[in-house]
Amino acid sequence: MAKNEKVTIYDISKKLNISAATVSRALNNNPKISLKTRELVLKTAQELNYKQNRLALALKSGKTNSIGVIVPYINRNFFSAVIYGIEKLLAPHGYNVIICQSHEDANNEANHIAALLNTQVDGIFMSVSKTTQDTSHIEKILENGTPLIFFDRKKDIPGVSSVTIDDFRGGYMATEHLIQQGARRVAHFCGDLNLEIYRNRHNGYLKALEDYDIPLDNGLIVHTNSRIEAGADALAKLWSKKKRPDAIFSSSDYAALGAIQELRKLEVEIPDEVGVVGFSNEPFTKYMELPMSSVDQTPATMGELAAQVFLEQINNDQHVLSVEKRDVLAPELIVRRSSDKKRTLIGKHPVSKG
Amino acid sequence: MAKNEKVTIYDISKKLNISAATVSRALNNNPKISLKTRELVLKTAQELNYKQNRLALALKSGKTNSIGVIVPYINRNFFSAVIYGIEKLLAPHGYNVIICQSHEDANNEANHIAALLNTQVDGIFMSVSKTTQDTSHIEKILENGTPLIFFDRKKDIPGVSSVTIDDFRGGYMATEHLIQQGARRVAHFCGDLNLEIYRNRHNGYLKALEDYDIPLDNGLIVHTNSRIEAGADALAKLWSKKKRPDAIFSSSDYAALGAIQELRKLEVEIPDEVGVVGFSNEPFTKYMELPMSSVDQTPATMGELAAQVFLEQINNDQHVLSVEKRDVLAPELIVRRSSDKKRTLIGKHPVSKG
DNA sequence: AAATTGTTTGTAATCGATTGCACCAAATTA
DNA sequence: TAATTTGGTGCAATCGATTACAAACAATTT
Repeated sequence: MAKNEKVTIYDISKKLNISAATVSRALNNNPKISLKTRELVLKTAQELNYKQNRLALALKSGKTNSIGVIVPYINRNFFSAVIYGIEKLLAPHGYNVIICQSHEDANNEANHIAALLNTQVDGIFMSVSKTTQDTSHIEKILENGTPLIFFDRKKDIPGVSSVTIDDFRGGYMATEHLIQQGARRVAHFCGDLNLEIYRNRHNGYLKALEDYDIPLDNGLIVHTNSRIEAGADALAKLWSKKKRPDAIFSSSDYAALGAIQELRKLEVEIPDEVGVVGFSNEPFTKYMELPMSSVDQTPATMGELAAQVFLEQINNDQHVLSVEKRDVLAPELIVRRSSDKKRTLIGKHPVSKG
Repeated sequence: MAKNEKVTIYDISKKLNISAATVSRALNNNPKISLKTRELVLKTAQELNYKQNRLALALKSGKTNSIGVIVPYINRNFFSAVIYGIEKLLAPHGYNVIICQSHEDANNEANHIAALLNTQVDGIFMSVSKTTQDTSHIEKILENGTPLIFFDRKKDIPGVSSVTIDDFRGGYMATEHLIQQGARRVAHFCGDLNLEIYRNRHNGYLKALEDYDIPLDNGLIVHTNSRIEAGADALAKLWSKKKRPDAIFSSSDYAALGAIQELRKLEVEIPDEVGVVGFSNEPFTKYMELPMSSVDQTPATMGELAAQVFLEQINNDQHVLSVEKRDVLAPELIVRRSSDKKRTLIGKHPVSKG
């Protein structure tokens, strides 16, 4: 019970007058050990409160039983939910999860990767930062022979598995919903096109307009980041034009929130005059006084799936990392008051949850 | 460059025809090594792309250069901000941060502690879960000789350092502010009294009433957890009584949000009829259409301070853990529209930020 | 030139667990 | 009874880095 009284297999072996090798084998259920010895060892191990030293094991085996997760921020509900999914699946397998935040900075990302590789994690899960252009720091993971799994925000690197949602479909559903609500001039808050997810949402938006024979007005597409202020600015820009929108599909919940705040200042009726749909289904969208429609990315599922992909990958022939998998989940459109005119007008309206 | 081509000090020693000991000393700037040898080793190490194996080092030294942080949830802004503070200070010292979520469950907490001790982290930072009564699992950390630092939510265990805010003062300031805004019937949403932080906020509330000669009405104190629904329920309960409150000090931002939503449904004017102040200054409180007053806990500072305490502790005589420190930070009252009647009435009004 | 000091390097043990190989005793077969 | 198989253990190397101690060599003093 005293401090630092670390019990090793040698302590057990001395007490029982057998070799440490035998103790090790007994503890690992090696079949070549007699039942009596095994039981004796197990009993003694319990008595002495033996705990396997993971460092020694790690040094010997090269496996640390810990994995790294790199996300832009941990306090975005989306990312924390993914992390939860990963933890949930991996904890029962004895993995420790090391979480790193890039703060959307490619340099931080590179530093974290270096630290994780140095720690010799057994795998890395990541959602790349917005500022990441060059991917050489990411490729170091592969050069190191460490399994890598992208989730949500990925880069196209051959041999790397990824779990994402169908952002194209998400963008399409959101836009279609607004059109079905009667909108004819749907604006789009477009995220950084450097990231695939925003490109796909944007393309979904374009396709929906096309399918519903709505002419594209490039003036309705505003490039923003996902901050509240950016959304407010974007709305101001749209409002300063002669031809204003009658709906907004924002690729970010935060930007959508900024727009809603601005619209209310301008005393514009939501959703009657302008319908709004965000993306991510952050909890606040539900709790707003005017609850916001959004596209849910099923982050917990994404995390669990990513963890599964990892487990499959390391259970395969150790070094055949070429088992590239690309899971694409279906997004869910959650319709709330910011875009639902059912009380006021219009016939057919789709999904309604949350 | 190829996979798994791990370079060790032996590779360097072979290439230079010197012993591994010399290489090790050269790399560690041991003064007993000649300049030429040192430079040669350093140069060769670079050429071969040598990376120190942290596992071997950890096994030898018993230090893993990683620390564990246990929080109830990572997606509460307060906790993620503390974590950021810890990371910021510790990363330059080469520490990896392993983050665990207890989900307010004492069992999870115990499991995470066991896992962290097994990983042989160099220290543990924790904010205890609401359901934690028995502290025997926490004391295991001390028995293990591992430094432990509480932040925000602590248990009174001798020899354990802690960094908290002055919750009493926070509760006092919030209540005083409401009184100065003209309130005479201040309700209190009281958190789980099992936790010191909620007891202190509660006591601060009581003291402010006393100091301002406002009679205590126990009917105005409602016990809630920190969920939105709980706040809504609490308000409904208060509203069903004959004597309703004219202000609410909630020990949780989430419960305060629930109350505000309910008040708006009832078409009660905020802050004119009922002023509301929350606690934590979660970001949403600022972005609400009716921005909420709250008490800021300066979480980033808290994290940095906790990290500093840790560094001091391990730099002291290794095993004198008795350097117990108790840092108490000052909370900040952030006044926003949910409680600020300055437009409408009343004279003196205090701090106003955010 | 011999003795002394000081600088630089090597040898080998250590941290704790795992595992290929060798070995011995008991059980089986010839 | 001798030869062979089998089950159960021990020996010793290994993972990579650190470090007391010893040894070798150079520089200095007498």
